[in-house]
Amino acid sequence: MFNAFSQDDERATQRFKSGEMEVDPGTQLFVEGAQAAQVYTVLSGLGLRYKTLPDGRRQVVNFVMPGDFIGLQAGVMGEMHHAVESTTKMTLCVFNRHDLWSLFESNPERAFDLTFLAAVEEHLLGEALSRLGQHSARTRVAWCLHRIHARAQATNGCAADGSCSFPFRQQDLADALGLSLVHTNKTLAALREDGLANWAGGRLHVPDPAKLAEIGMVDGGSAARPRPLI
Amino acid sequence: MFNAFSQDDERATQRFKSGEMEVDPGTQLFVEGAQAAQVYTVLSGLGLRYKTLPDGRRQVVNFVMPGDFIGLQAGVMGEMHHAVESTTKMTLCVFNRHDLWSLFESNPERAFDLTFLAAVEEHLLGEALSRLGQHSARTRVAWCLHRIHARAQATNGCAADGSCSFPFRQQDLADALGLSLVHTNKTLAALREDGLANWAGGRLHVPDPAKLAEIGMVDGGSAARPRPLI
DNA sequence: CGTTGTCTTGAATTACATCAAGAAAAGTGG
DNA sequence: CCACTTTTCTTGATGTAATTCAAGACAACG
Repeated sequence: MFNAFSQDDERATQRFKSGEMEVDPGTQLFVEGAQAAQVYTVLSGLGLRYKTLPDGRRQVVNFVMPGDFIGLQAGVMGEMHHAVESTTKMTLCVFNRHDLWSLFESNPERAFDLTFLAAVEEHLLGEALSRLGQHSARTRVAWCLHRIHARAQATNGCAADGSCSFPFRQQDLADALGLSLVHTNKTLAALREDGLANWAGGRLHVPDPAKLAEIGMVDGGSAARPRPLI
Repeated sequence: MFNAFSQDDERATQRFKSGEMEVDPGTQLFVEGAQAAQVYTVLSGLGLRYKTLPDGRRQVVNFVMPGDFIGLQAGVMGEMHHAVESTTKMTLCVFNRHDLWSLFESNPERAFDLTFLAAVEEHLLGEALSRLGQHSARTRVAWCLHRIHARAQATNGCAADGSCSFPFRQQDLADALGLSLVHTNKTLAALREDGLANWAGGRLHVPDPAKLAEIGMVDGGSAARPRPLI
């Protein structure tokens, strides 16, 4: 699902890259409101992007997956407006925030890709906003599980039986969808009962993705589209 | 509230600019899912960015104000994932989508600014997502009105009495906040009753912005920060 | 002066949150 | 390997914020 990577791209990225990093589960990669000297591309592992609200509640903005570029806000604005935390062990490609600017000067193609990724992110957030604003719990949960599954499939993250890894807690999903834990749990139970999606033990089974897409009101246009890799 | 505009910036933008355009209220500037040959910077007037859902509902993603750059998705991805419509008469600075790429090649500073704007947009959407996901109707409405007012103030859009223009319908606000029209109306009435915000006849009065910010749980960090102008 | 769009208000309904408590898992230390 | 604690998941009962339904009041407009 990623754009082809030419030799030039490869060389430019290598020059820009400052190293690799492996982090344990539960590591804070970015702290809300803090400066950050590095930005990353996720090579493997999963994580969460979230905002903490003044009253202590939490909004999960997105699930972080391999191929995602994280820290763009820190990169261009200097400061992050959401936190990023690893859920599993993660491998990251490390870049220096400072070098971002030289990337724009020396490699317009890669700079364009970065902007492209920002636009993709904006699109995903707009989609999420629509869900929270307009849809019922059942639709929201179905939509989110479908999205996770589709993304995993696009990156070969699915096992032979069509199941994929999704090692989060129900609380994380609840915080992503703006639902209470209890109601999320009951909705998941209902979807399982209906044979639409079975999420247990950190793995997500979707017997019939098309049927789940229908419940989740996923429009055809929002398929996981190819994107550049930085 | 905009970054200083050097002579070089000015020249580069002028070269990139393809013209100016004035549109009547109710004009569709971008159609959801369609290609677009032009992108714009708003010089004056107000509009709406929204997504239409398969079942006909509508999510207003943002209110479009002077200084906003619209069409970035079309610019880099080729296709818009939300619609943009003018609410008042608008004046727009027109750019050709095709020239965007040459901007990246020839003027990295402006390209960086574009990415900066994309990051700002992402930040705003994340904020909106948190509101829809975690807060009550009263808080949401207060937050939105506060944001509108703060933005107007930052761009000298406020009259001497501290009121600003906000020529939208209650339905638009309802669709932005994921609330029903009826409940939005009742919440507005309550805020008016409490002397926190008075929105009528297309104008918004906020006697005490600090008090409204408190109700809207606006954290200090999210003040309207300076941004580049393209 | 009817027609249409927006705003306003009251009453009935419901989807969801909150409260409460038990059942599995999953760590932790002896 | 087994008690013990802690975390996560599950289920039922109760409460409420917000939706939906319905209808009237304005205002703008041709």
